[in-house]
Amino acid sequence: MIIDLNKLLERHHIRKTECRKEMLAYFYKKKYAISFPELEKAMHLHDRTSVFRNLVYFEEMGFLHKLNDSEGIAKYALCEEKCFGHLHKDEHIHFTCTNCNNTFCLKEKKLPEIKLPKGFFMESFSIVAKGICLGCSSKK
Amino acid sequence: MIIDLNKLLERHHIRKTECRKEMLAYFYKKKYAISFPELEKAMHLHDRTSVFRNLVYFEEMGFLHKLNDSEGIAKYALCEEKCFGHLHKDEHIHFTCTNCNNTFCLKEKKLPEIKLPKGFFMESFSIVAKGICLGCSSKK
DNA sequence: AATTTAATTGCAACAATGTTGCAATTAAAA
DNA sequence: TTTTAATTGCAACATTGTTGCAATTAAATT
Repeated sequence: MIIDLNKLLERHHIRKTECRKEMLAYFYKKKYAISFPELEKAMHLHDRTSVFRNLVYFEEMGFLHKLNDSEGIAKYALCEEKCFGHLHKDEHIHFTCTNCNNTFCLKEKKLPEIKLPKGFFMESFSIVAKGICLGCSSKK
Repeated sequence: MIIDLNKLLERHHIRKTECRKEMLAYFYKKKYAISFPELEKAMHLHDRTSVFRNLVYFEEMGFLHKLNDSEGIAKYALCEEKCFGHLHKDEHIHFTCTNCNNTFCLKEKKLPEIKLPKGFFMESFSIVAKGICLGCSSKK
């Protein structure tokens, strides 16, 4: 799958800076959710402040969603098509692999129904599982 | 419900220091999960390092379990009876209230069954919901 | 009750993560 | 090419989490 990052930025009227293009390219290349420290190291040519601000900006624009992996580490992952603006529709389980330490969005499965006790009113919820991922379990 | 903290510490052969007694008393008083910053401020007579080390220690001893609230903030909550050592059996939903910002353990409800795609093997999972809690919804 | 000893504390120092203000730079509109 | 508004990089800082170590203290031992 080849995605034209220039088009993506243009469509949303976002300035195509080197920093942003590099960041998005990194997200499209990796198949897992990226932590700030990892991205910071990968974007060595750019200041960590700019990288961080763009993460937040991309999240607001609906390109990325923020999540916490099973260890509570904040990570960002590419959103699904149906997300726009801050109206995220990333309704899937996140899965952290205890072997490779990567966190994946499991879009294949529907979320279960969650029931709360009387008096509690739910706006949203998240599920983070941990264990061994497909990549690690298929390696001998 | 009155819990004899001295007995609790004795039973586990843990030294009854002022710091630890204050910390546990705070946990028994509050009905929600406590963040490190909150506890640090409440334990103003003791050094933050000691408070933090005891949090980790209590977690290892099976008194407290660590969780991340819906905003990813690390919090600690009292464990259920059946937890001992690091073999935590806190199988319940956590709920963060967007009004009072507190996080509760919802022990009343069973956890749903979680299904993963082929190739993913689950060791554990957590569910964090957010919305309005019982306390806030019952106030007009 | 005094002594011993091993656990615990407080302090200092630090690492990692997240955030702000602002002047200089740059993308893209005019 | 010029203008201008967004973006960047820098410095500085706040918060959260962590380590080493000497001083202190709980409780076991005499």
